[in-house]
Order: sequence, then structure tokens, then C-alpha cells
Amino acid sequence: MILSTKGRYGLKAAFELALNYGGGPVSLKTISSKYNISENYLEQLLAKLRKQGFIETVRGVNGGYMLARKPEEITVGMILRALEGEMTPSDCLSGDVCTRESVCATRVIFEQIEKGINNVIDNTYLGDMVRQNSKVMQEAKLL
Amino acid sequence: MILSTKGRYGLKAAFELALNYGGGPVSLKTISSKYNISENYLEQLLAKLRKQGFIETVRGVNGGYMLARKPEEITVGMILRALEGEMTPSDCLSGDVCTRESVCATRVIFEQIEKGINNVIDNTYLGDMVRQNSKVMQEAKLL
DNA sequence: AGTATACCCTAGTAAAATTGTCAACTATTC
DNA sequence: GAATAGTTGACAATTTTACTAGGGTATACT
Ligand code: FES
Ligand code: FES
Repeated sequence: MILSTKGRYGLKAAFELALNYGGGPVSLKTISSKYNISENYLEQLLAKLRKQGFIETVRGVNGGYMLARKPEEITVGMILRALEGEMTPSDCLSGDVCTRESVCATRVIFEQIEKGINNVIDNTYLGDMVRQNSKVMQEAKLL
Repeated sequence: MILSTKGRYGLKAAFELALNYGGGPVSLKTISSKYNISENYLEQLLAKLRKQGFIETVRGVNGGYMLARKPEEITVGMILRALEGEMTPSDCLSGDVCTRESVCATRVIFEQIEKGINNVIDNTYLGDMVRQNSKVMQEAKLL
């Protein structure tokens, strides 16, 4: 398992906000009950996204959460990194030099894995998810 | 962080065995001191690899570990999965149906991430690592 | 035969990460 | 001012990680 619930829940929530982009704030309760996620826990995840500038909030009655930018400007990678930290297979890749060996055979592998992951998450925008989803939903209706 | 020390240490050990393929068994102590890994801990990792048929052992004096197959027949993915379990971003992808939604927008993302990872680890063999390493070592010498 | 070497196996365990829960507080609307 | 809804910090249960400890077994060498 590569992603914890933090990344998985948080991405679902971000997708939900993208789905409702432009339609006013969505309350925590709405999201948590739709996806069956603990309310208080999801709150903490959304707080992280807010502190990093991806979502905005409106307090009080009829308040809730909303994307701070267009769905076309937020990548899946931004969301996942905000929640899970760097998406690296090994610490060595982010900053620190390999401890023991000057030339490390496994490092090359880790770099490639990282590249493979980044390639997906940095090139998929929340907007893409919304479009893809509406296409799938339409096809499901046609059956 | 995607891989734990299990996968990272285990892959290093497997690489070391690939490096010595055909040259008799390599002792635990040799590997653990070369890579600065706890002996008893590494033993447990190698036990997993043995139980899944990737390495063989010779007991007694001058004994040690050796690959059970050619380095060209063992992928990085085999090693990592033996140690870490399925390399999936989300449980949903391995067997279980998505719980809440019939059509899940994030599932597509997880599938692509998984595909990206598998693409690397299933197409890289220990033999490739050895060749790549010897090339890098030669280049380093020429400087 | 005896001893040193080296793998085998199980149990335990401290620390960290994960996955939440709880409760008091603040802001907004009606 | 009552109801709604986000904010914050503390904290607790559970699981995973990364080991450690120690006895057991097989082999080689003398
Ligand atoms: S020791 Fe850092 S990647 Fe090898
Ligand atoms: S609920 Fe399983 S991938 Fe979405």
C-alpha cells in the first residue's frame, strides 16, 4: 500500500470540490457522509489543503469548503503531496546523499519509480478527473 | 515514502547476490556489513525471499545465500512484492470492490499510478541492475 | 568427535505512524 | 441569540516498522 487514507480520502474530497466548482461552498458533512469518511478526520485533511492554499473556506451557516483555484490548475500531485508529503520511494532521493555507497545500484530504480509516479500525478488535473467522470457517468446511463 | 526499509534493504541484498551470481554463497554478515544493515533484521528479509523461492541457502561453514534463479529471470517487482506485499496505491485495486460508489473517480488515478510503478519494477531485472552498475563503475574509473 | 561457522525460527518490543475521536472555540447567517 | 459550520489542539487506539534476543540446526574442518 502506497497511499494512506490521508491521500485517498483527501483526493476524493478534492475531487468532490472540483465537481462543485463555481457552485458555492460544500459542507464537511456533505462530503464525509457521501464518501463515508469520519467527519473530524476529514476536517484535518482539509485543513492541510487549506493551509497550503488549495482550498478556501466559508464559515457559518451555509458555509463549507471550495477550491481556491480552478480545477484545471490543481494537479493530483499537489493534493497528494500536501497530504502525504513527498511521493518518493526512498529518502535518499530527496536531498540526503546515499550513506554507504558512493554509487548505489538501487538508487537508479528508485529514481525511475519516482519518475513513473510523478508522471501520472503531475499530469492529471482535478479538471481531468471531472471530465473523465462525467463521461463515464454518461456511458453508464446509456446502458 | 513509498518503500519501507524492508523493500529497500531487501533489494540491495538481492542485488548483491546478483552481483555474486555463480560465485558461491554470500554470507549474511558480508551483506549486512557491506550495506550497514542489522544482521538479524536482514535475515528475516532474506527468509521471506527464500520462502518465495527467489534465493537458496547453504548452511554451515562457508555457507550463505545465493539466487535461486538467474539474475535475468528475477525482476525488481518480484523482490519488492515478496517483501512489501502488493505494490498498490489503494486496497480497492486488489480484489475488493469499491465500497461506496459504483463509479469512483479516484480509482482511475490509482490504477494509473499502479501501472506506472509496475511498468518500472516488472521490466527491470536484477541482471539489468548488475549491467548498469558495472557500466557506472567503469565510467567512474575513467575520470 | 568436537568446535566454530552460518543459516533457521520464534518471540518480544520500543518507537513511530496511522487513523482516528473529543471538546471547546470562533465566525456567520437567519 | 440560536443554529450552523469551520478551527484548533489534545489525545488515544491500533498497526506497522525496525529491530533485538536467543535457542536450534546443519555443515565443514581439524
Ligand atoms: S543508499 Fe540511497 S539510494 Fe542507495
Ligand atoms: S472506493 Fe475504491 S478506488 Fe474508489
